[in-house]
Amino acid sequence: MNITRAWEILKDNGYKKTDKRELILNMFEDTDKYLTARDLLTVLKKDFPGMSFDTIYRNLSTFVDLGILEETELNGERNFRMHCESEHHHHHFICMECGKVKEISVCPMEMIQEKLPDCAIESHKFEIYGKCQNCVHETV
Amino acid sequence: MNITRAWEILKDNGYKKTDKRELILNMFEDTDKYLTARDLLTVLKKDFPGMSFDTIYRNLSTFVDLGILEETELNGERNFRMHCESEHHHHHFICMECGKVKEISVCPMEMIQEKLPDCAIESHKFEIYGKCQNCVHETV
DNA sequence: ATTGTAAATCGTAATGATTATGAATTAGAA
DNA sequence: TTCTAATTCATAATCATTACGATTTACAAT
Repeated sequence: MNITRAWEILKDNGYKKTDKRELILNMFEDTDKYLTARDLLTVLKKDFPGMSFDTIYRNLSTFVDLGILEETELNGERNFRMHCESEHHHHHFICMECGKVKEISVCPMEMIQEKLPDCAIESHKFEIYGKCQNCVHETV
Repeated sequence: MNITRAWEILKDNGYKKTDKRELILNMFEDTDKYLTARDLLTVLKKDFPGMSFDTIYRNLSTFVDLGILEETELNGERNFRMHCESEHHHHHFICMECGKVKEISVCPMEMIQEKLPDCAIESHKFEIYGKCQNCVHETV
């Protein structure tokens, strides 16, 4: 997902273009990591001291609802990142050191459905945590 | 994991036998669902009005540390259940209706490691959510 | 059985993330 | 330029979790 597409979606759904939304979206464009509301607040407060909790949280939820961002829960906190472009279903490897994310195309769900013949599977979470190439070589 | 084994582990690690711990463990013995701290508190407060937050949370953490309970995060809350007996690695299907849990022996991690040759995989979360046999037939 | 002491509990307060509210401001259309 | 709904600001409320000091309790040693 790129910024241009994000604004299209917002406009199509009747959302206005504001400088706060622009700041938030820019932070996600610049990185492929998951960010928390606190991450955003800490950075954006420097340039925009008036930035409030409400603005961050409300917009993050809006962006997720519109499919601009995707979220996952890590250590009890909501984490956000740009929604992946890939049209095919996939999962993520998340580096716990630097926060970078890699797409993994393997998904075990076909195998799983036949193991649970009478269950209605509604969703699943499959995430792998560890250290990426760069971080695994660092001397901590 | 049964209660007897749980007490053994506690004793071996120098923890005392208290009526509060007994109440908590009994609640887990009676069910195969994940329970939150609030679930425990709500039930136990009836018979034991003095039961405090601290007691519940501290003991839950102790039990997890000792491998008596296992936990996962659902909807931003810590959920606990008896640690599975199964000695082999497995994952869970969790019914979002009644909370029951099924073991799933399939694990896709062997496939995954070769897709991430230079990464140090430290852990993974693979959970499937939906409705179990019983709940899928209920008219909501 | 009694006592001593570390562990556990109680009652409550603090913390941290998230959500909600009401007044003031602003984007964008008329 | 003006109007109005959307957005933001500032702050408070909520919810889960963790922490603290005083009191109580389990249990081992006497």
